[in-house]
Amino acid sequence: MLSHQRLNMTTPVLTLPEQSNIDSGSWFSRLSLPLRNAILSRSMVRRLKDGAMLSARGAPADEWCGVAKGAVRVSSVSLSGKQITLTYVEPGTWFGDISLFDGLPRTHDSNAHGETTLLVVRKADFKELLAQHTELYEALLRLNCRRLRLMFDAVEDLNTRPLASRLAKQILLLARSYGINEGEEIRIGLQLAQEDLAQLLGASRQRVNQELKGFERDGAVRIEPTRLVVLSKNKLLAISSR
Amino acid sequence: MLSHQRLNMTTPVLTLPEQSNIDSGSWFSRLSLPLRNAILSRSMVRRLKDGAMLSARGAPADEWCGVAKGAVRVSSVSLSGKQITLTYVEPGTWFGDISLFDGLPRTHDSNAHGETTLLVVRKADFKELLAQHTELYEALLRLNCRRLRLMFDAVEDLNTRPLASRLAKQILLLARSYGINEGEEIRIGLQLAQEDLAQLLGASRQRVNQELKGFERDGAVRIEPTRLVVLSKNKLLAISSR
DNA sequence: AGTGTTATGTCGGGCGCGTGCCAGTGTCAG
DNA sequence: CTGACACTGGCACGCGCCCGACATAACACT
Repeated sequence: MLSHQRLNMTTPVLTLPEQSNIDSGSWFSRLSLPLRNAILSRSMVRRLKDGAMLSARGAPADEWCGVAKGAVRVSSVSLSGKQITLTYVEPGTWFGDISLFDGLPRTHDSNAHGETTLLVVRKADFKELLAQHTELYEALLRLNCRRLRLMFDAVEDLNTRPLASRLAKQILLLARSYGINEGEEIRIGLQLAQEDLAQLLGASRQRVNQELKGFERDGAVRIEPTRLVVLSKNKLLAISSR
Repeated sequence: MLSHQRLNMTTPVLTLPEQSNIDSGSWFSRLSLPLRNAILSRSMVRRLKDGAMLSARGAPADEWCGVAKGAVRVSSVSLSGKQITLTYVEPGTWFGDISLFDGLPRTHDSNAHGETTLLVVRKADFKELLAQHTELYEALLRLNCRRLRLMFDAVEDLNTRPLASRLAKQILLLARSYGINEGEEIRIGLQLAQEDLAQLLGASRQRVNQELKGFERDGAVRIEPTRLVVLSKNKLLAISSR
């Protein structure tokens, strides 16, 4: 085990842009310097190919991860076989702590989406970090409060909003997290087929396509294969609040 | 502050069954004795009439509450005016800590459901408890992990399960939380009209009624005004897993 | 060029669920 | 007793969304 860990310590380090993604994460960057260093010193780098499975729902959990590059799709398949995606974890954000903390099995499947690189902290190290840094408790609590608020929102939206509204809102979120400015336009820097979008919304691909075409007619977005370009945030905002 | 606190100490205390509800809560009962006492010594008793509003979504938060008797309905109204209920907080469980902790506004409206009595801890005291008991951080983290898992489940169910399945599952949950054994039967000890059930599921009252009648024909439940009696957990289980 | 793969675009049928409406029943106050 | 009220029961209609099927375009591999 130790040799394994030492091996990891000597894994190739993060590239500069990867390091910058980690450092500027909205949660991570608010930690104290000592804690940040403690986390980094216990984490190893792992690089994954597109689609590589990280862990499966129901599996025991042994790792806490931060995304340095790429994205991680967090999803699950229902008994009926339908795939639904909870979220795409963007660079700079950490995940996997829930199972690690409460000791219960993983809640979701997780896969690399595109070439992605992770910082990985093993369970024992995670526990030690907690033991040595009370600050981490507070920070994780804060993180979970955010997640809970997001989930509250998601449930309410599912219960009350029509698909068009939820889709517009989701696109705005994606633009915020992955948006790349190109003049007036904002390209979503995450390759998502309409099928992927549908799973993120719990809807069918056909329906999503139909709404997207509607948005395009309104001049709110432009559709390119596996890409989406936001033309007007305001129009999307208007749609999302209906 | 101190005088205020002293005042609270002299508020009429909990009745014996109320005290027992608090003591046997699955979360609270796992805390260390010193922490439990610290919480109790800083909490005041508040008794509410049926329907009394505790706080509204968007309002600043100043209190952490534990239910000693009755129940608290946690709900929200969408822009379209539709009411949806997140949950009924049962005796022995604590809520309201999210807003208290992250300083953001309340996520939901909360109302007393039936005559209910609460233990209330004010924000300043809550913060002091946190500062003095690292254990509380860990406990709250554990609590939020549970909530998150519940929310994950709720989202997945909303996305994949038909109404009948979700309704059966919800009834089983209610039976677990509020069930009163009466021979073979289990009466749900929480007065819920079908309208209330519908809001809990994000469905219409008529649909819920329709499914309930179906359950009754199957011999899974018996319907009484504002009450529900579970006749066969197994039949409900079977329905819920479809 | 030929073929398979992946993604988008569209149509028609059908079901689940919401909405509006009205009727029946039990309960409580006056 | 009587009316008001809250809750349940049931029906007709329509919309939103799913599903299956098929067509087309872009691209990769050989």
